[in-house]
Amino acid sequence: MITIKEHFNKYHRFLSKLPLFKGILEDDLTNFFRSMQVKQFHKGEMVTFNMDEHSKLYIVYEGLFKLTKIDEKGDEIVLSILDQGGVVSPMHFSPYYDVCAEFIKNTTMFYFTEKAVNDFSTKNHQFSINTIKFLADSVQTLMISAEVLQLKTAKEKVGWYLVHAKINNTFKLPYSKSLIASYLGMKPESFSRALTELKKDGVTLENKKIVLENGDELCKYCDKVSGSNCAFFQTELCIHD
Amino acid sequence: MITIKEHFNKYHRFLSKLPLFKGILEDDLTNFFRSMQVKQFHKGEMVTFNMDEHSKLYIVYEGLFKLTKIDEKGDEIVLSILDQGGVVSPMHFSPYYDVCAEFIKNTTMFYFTEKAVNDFSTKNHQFSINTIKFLADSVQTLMISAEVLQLKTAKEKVGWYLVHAKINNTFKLPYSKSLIASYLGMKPESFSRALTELKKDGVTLENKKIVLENGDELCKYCDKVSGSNCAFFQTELCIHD
DNA sequence: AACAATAATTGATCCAGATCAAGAAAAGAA
DNA sequence: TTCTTTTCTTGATCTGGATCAATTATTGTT
Repeated sequence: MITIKEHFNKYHRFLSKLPLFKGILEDDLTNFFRSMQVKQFHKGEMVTFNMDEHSKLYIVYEGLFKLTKIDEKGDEIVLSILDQGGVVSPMHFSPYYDVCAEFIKNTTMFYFTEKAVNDFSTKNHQFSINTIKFLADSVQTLMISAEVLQLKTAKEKVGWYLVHAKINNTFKLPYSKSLIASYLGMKPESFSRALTELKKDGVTLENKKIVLENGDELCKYCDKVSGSNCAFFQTELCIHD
Repeated sequence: MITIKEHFNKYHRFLSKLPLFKGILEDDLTNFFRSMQVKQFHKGEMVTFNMDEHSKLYIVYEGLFKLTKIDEKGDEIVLSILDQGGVVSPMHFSPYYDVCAEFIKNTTMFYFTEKAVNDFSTKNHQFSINTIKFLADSVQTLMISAEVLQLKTAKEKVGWYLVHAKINNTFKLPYSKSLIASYLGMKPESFSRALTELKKDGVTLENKKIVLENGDELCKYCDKVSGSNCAFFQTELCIHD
């Protein structure tokens, strides 16, 4: 039997490793984490993050879901895919803005109320800095997404995603193909066809593992920001100068 | 002859009215504004906001330009259109991320160095709050853009932009049609054709002024966030409940 | 007022990716 | 294992907006 305290310690260790809480004193964190609440969501569930009820800051402890916008026709765009460590902060949005969370796996989230977050921010400047960093990263990610979604062809989109996965997830596709396709703003059929195109260039998927003939086949799809995490960044093997 | 001091006072008055500096004591602002620097850009100029030189916070005093990303093929996406009061903060981005600023009019910008901004943020919590608000608004705007650009048809995009202009700019198109077209991710030809479609529904443009037959022709294109600034928001005349 | 230069419109054609449909493969469940 | 359900692939067809090309408006300049 695991006690509540043991649970709390486990959660605490998990949270304190997140970028949002980096560089903050143990004691300050412990205090803030006391206000933490837990919520479970089930696979298949769809929740609207509107302001009335969700003016909070959410952190994913485990699970998987996508943040989407759905229009009248039923078409959807995927704003982001969130799993362990992911952060959503509806508290920062307009009271009239809402997004839809579609849960792909059973998901456990921690949340803090707007008041608790703002109070902590007032008392702890490092937390304000981390919040600014988190939001700035979101801005940058959204700008890069806009670029990828609007400017790239189907093949380039998939190539871009694969090189991403190669660099950050060690050659493994983290999600199902259809989920990635929807994230890239394309249909599963087009994703599949793009993969056959890439196969001709020496890029194969073997059970979600990316297999390359020479090793540099995906480099041309790499953007500099995610590229900066690559082992070969700015060496003679890298396309980025 | 206008003295430097008079200039500074004029600039100071302008800056202190911006949301970014709301709720901050006069004295604190005066002190921070001392570190302000001014830079002019010319119509037609193109500048890459890369980190090496532009790790700063920029504020538009007057002029007009667009922030874009351009790919190898020469295709571009417009990330945002900036005029008086607009803020760009390359200092918050990754050192490997760069955007291109294309100046449409001669433009005067103020800027603060990353260090000055961070120091001010440390000393003044309200400025941190305002920075968080600014970035959160950027996130939300980008999410709404993503939705509009990916989900809407050409006609809907133009309708959405017009209803925007109707609510915020009192029935006036703020920029040229081609600029708006590129912001909406479409070609001027498609923009023009979308306008002819809208004309059939009673929406006419007379020298950049939006003229409506009944008055509610654009309501169906309205999103709730910009809709909340409409005079009829949540009355029986509004589609939003 | 006359003349660029730039912006906007209109028509004809094209194409990448969506849609529709059917089957194959993989993942879960019993 | 077998059966069911979901995911993925492949082929045929369709379509909205892009592209190309030619005028026509508008704006700014001398």
